[in-house]
Order: sequence, then structure tokens, then C-alpha cells
Amino acid sequence: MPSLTDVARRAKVSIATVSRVINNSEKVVPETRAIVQRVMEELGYQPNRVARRLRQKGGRRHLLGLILPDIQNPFFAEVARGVEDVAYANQFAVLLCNSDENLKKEAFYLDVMRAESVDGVILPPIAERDSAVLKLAQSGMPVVSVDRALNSTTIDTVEVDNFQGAFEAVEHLIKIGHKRIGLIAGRANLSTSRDRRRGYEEALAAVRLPLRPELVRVGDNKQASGGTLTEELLNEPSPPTALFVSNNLMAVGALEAIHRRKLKVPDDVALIGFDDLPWAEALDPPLTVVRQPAYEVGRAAAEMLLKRLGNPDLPAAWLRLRPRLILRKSC
Amino acid sequence: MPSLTDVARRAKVSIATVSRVINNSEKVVPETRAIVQRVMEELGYQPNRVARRLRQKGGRRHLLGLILPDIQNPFFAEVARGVEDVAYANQFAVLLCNSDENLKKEAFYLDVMRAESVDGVILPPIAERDSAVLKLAQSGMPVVSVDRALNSTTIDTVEVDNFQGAFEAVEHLIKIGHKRIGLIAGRANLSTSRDRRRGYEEALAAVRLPLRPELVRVGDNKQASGGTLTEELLNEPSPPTALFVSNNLMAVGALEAIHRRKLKVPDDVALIGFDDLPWAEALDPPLTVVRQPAYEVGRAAAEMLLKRLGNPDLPAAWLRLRPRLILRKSC
DNA sequence: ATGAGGTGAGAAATCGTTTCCATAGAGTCA
DNA sequence: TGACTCTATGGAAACGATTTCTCACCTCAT
Repeated sequence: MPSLTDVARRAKVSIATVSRVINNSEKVVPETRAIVQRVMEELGYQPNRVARRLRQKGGRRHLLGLILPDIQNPFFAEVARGVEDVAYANQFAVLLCNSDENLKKEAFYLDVMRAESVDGVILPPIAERDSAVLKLAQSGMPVVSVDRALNSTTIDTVEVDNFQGAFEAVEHLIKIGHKRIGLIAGRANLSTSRDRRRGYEEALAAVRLPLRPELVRVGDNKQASGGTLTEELLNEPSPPTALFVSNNLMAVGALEAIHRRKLKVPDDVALIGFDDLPWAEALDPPLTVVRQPAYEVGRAAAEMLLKRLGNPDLPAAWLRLRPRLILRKSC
Repeated sequence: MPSLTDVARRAKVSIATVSRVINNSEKVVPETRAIVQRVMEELGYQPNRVARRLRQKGGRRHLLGLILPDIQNPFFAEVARGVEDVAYANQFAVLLCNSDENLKKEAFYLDVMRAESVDGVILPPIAERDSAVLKLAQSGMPVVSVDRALNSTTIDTVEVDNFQGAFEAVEHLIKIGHKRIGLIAGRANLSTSRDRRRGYEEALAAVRLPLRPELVRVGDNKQASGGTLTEELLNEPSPPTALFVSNNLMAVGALEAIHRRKLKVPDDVALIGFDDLPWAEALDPPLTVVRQPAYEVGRAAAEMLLKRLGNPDLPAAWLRLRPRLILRKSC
């Protein structure tokens, strides 16, 4: 693999000149430039990003980190696409890692990010007060928190109005006549779970429906827990007639559990999930969901990060996108 | 961010000694080691991977590249998890990119990989004779081809027995009485598409059923094309009574199209897809599929790559995993 | 007491860039 | 013509590690 030095030697100029040609910074006389470019062509030279990054402390490394809690969750996959498309358009590569909702794994990857000296990091923090992330941000690394909020006002954030989305969903269930509405809430410590739960509670309160703790369960955002918790709820002495499930995977789990009980959706139990699924239409029945603009979330986060790289002194930005209730057949 | 030099100065030793402590290579007297370690602790020192990579030409960079055609396809997401878990267990970070089935994008990312000097690259090649990938491999970069085969015998490959899977699926359709079986094939230029198609053809031939070209359509592996092609097939003068769909996303599209026509699965049209889906059970009806061991594929690929890093002179390995027909309700 | 041998640690080279500073040569102007 | 400014280019330092070479010092045997 040829290096700058090889090119310089072959073109009979100094490495400084070659570097100038590459970065077409300062002036290089057209003839010299032509020669150098020809030699680069001949040798198939390509600058070594590692060396470049080492030297260039202030500059763009054209690399950004994305740490996702679960790449198998279609919501995050869609966020990733949003990030990735913006990155690619700006010739950034994305270093994508999976934290598995595991703080230790996240810490490992944050270290990797720091050590790889990426330009910035985008992530849905695993907990609201995630000290590893806060520390990284304080050390000067640009960080954008997506989907979930961090307990800090100085960090760029892109989130969805979870309260509003949940409120509308439960409001809809009430409007079509449900009085006993169960909630399968998301993992604790997540701003999203809290906000969605609050939406559920206030939608009930708004029409003076009692909040029944026995109809509320807390899951871990995975498909399996959606199933077992739904079974628990259906086993209650007087089970709910409708279910609001705080995340997409758990909603699928809930649907499966209901099928196992040979119950009909929506006649026996109505169901609304949070987060759309590309295959929601093909489910039995097509699932009513609160759709988050996941792609937009990713796109906005990446753009926010790039903007911050351009101007590090910008005040922290906070973007809240609107979710949308998509009515299908499950309620 | 403290550097080796800072640690050395603070510990009153040379940078060489600090380096030796870090890599606990050669001998360092315990006392010195203790001092250095204490200082590293105090300063929160962490070696800079960029600098390390620059120098260390032969050594492990603990970074591997994964280029996926579509991260939103659950099959690839599962592969990614397999890769990622092995990587994490060996303290490797994964540089994950999305080629979007786009050769130009893939080429860009391959350049990034080379420039980032990753240890090796894992990818499902976008085409069978993918010159960019072959060139990279020839330049000495370890490459593992997953899921899809490359037109080369010198590249490590992990694939699934697509022929066998398709054969069994179509054989099953025949066994339950279908005679007019449609095929929605995958994108051309893919070894997987070719093998699955061959499985379809030979399963028909095995029982002397005619191969009807009008019942075969070629899609692009995306959900939308599954839908439109299914509609085309259903519009045929004498439409198929069963459909074998060569990929998971297209199968979902097919299911939706069938629903749009108010037809019943499996009574009006039976359906088998290739690739399982985490939510296949919740579909209407639960989808019969040929399940590929996606996680295993990723795991095996990562292990193969790590093994090659340990011993570059190993002959090329070729692993073919068995898929499994999972009978649900769609046929 | 002296030389051999072993061991721990420092000095310096190196990786491939960027960038600051120096300089040669050309051009400009009085 | 000499002083002065440009400007294109070269030289060399720096980035932060690894690694080779070298050396000082200690031990032990002769």
C-alpha cells in the first residue's frame, strides 16, 4: 500500500507538496499538481485515514459513532438508516455498535469511540443518568442523545413526544368505549417509558377513570416479556379489555400471547402498540400503533451532530418530533 | 486526554517502559510496573488506538468491518448480532455499514475499511463477481463472505444451503397437493437467488411437474416488490395456488398483497418464505418459512475471521449451514 | 579483580500524515 | 540595481504509540 512518501519520491517533490495536492489547500502550481495527481493515479494511492486522524487533532475524521441498544429492533434499525444516510451524504463512515441495553457493554463501546477518536457519538442512552455518557460529553466529545433523553440540559437531543403519543393512544381506546385498559410499560430508567406511562395515566385521569395498579406491568422492552406480562394481565380476576403496550417488540409478544389464549383481537382484547413495524399491516390483525418518525429521528440527530462539528460553541439543541396514531384493525 | 508521554513524565520513567507495562510484554520490575499502573489509574489513561494502529502494522487492531446490504432486514440484523457478540467477546469493535445493495456505496465503504485499516471485513457481497471485494481481498485484507458466495475459491465463506432449503420448501408444497407453484425469486447476480431458484426448479422436476415461466417473477428483495410481483402472479389467467418467495421481506409484501385481494392464506394461496422473522408467529396466518440460522452464520463468520487473523496462511474455509423448514399455518 | 552474561530501562527510529517555518527565485518598484 | 514582497516548494517537527538498539548495572564464575 503506497504512502505519501512513495508518491513524493516518485513525483520528485516533497511530501508537503503531495499533502497540499491532496487537501487542495494552499497554492500548488498546476503543472506540479498534475504530475502529483498522475503519480497518485498510477500508484493507486489512497491517504491513510489512521495517520491522518492521528495528526489532525482539530479536523474532521469523517467517522461517527452510533451505539444502539438493540439492532434487531426495527425502530432502531430505522434510526440507524437515517443516521447512515446523512453520514454517507457527507462522506462520513459510521461505527455502529450494539449495547444490548447493557451498561457495561455501552461503557466498553464508549471507550472504543474515544480511543478511535470519532468525531462524535449518537446514542439512545441506556439510562437517564448515564454517567459514562455524561463523562464522555464533558470531556468534549460531541454527543447527541436520540430517542431517549439524558438527565442533562447541555446535550443535544432528538426525541419524540412520547407523552403526547401515549395520551392519544389511550384517549382513542377510551373513546371507543374501553374502561379497563392495561398498560405494559417499558424498561424503568428510560425517559421514554416514563413519558409514555404518564401519557397513559393522564389520559385516564382526563376522563376520571381510575388508575388500577393491577392493570399495569413493567417489561424489559423485549418480545418475550410482552408475552408473559400479557398472560399475567389476562389472568387477573377481571382482565383488561384493551392493552396499551409501550414498545413494538413487546406488542408483538402481546399479540402472540393473546393468540395462544385463543382470544380475538380486537373483540376480546384491543391492542395498541408504540412504534410502527414495517410488517404491522400483515399481522393478525393489522396492528394499530403510535408511529414514531424513526428515520427522521436518525436523520435529525446526524444533522445536529454535523452542525455541532461545524460549530462547537452552539448552545445545546433539543428537538421533539411528533408521533402519529395509525389506526389499523387491532382496536 | 492524557498520553503515554504524560504518564511517563508523571511516573518518572521513559515512554518505552510505560508501553511495556501496557502490553505487558517483556520484563518490567514489579515496583516500576506498580508505579506506572498507579499513575495510569490516576490520570485515567487509555491508550490511543489510532496511534497504536498506525505503528503496529502486523498486530491486531481490534477492529473489524461489517458491510450489510440492508440493516433493516431482520435476517441481516441477526447476522450482525452474531458477528457482534463474537467480536465483543474478543474485545473487537465492529465498524458496521450499510451498502443498500448499491455497488458504489459498497465501494466507498470498502475504501473506508482499507483506510481505517481494519483487521478484516465481513460482508455479503452485492454481486457474485464483485470486483471491489475481490481486489480488496487480493491486496491482503482478510475477507469473509457471508450468506452469499463470491465467484472465487480463495475467500473464506459462510453460507446456507439455499438449494436444499428451497428444494424442501417446494417439495412440501407439492406433497400437500399443489401443482401450480409460483416463484418470486431474489435479485439477480446473487448466489442465494440462483441456488434457491435451482431448488425450486429441481423440486418440480423431481416429480415431473412442468416449469412454467409465467409463474416466475424476479424481485429486488424488498417488501414492495414482493407485493407488486404477487399481484402480477395473481393476475395471471390461471394463477398459482401456492407461492414460494425467496426472501423474508418479499414474503411479507406477498402476504399483504394477498390480503388486499381478500384472498385467504393458505386456502386460496399457500405461502412459504425464505428466512424466518421474529414475528412470523404473529402474522396472519403464521408464516411457514425456511429458517436460516442467521445468528450462527454471523458467529461462524466472525470466528472464521478471527482464526484467519491468528494464522493468515490457512487455506480458505467454506462452511455451509443447514436451513430448516418451519411449518406454520400458511400452507 | 576482571570479564561474561543477563536484565531492566532509556534513547531513538518509525508509522503516514499535517503544518509551521524557511528559502529560493521571480517579480515589482523606486 | 538593490531592496522588498510574493509565492511555490522543501525541510522538519509533531501526533502517540510500538519496537529495536543500546547501555548501565548487577551477579557470578574464573
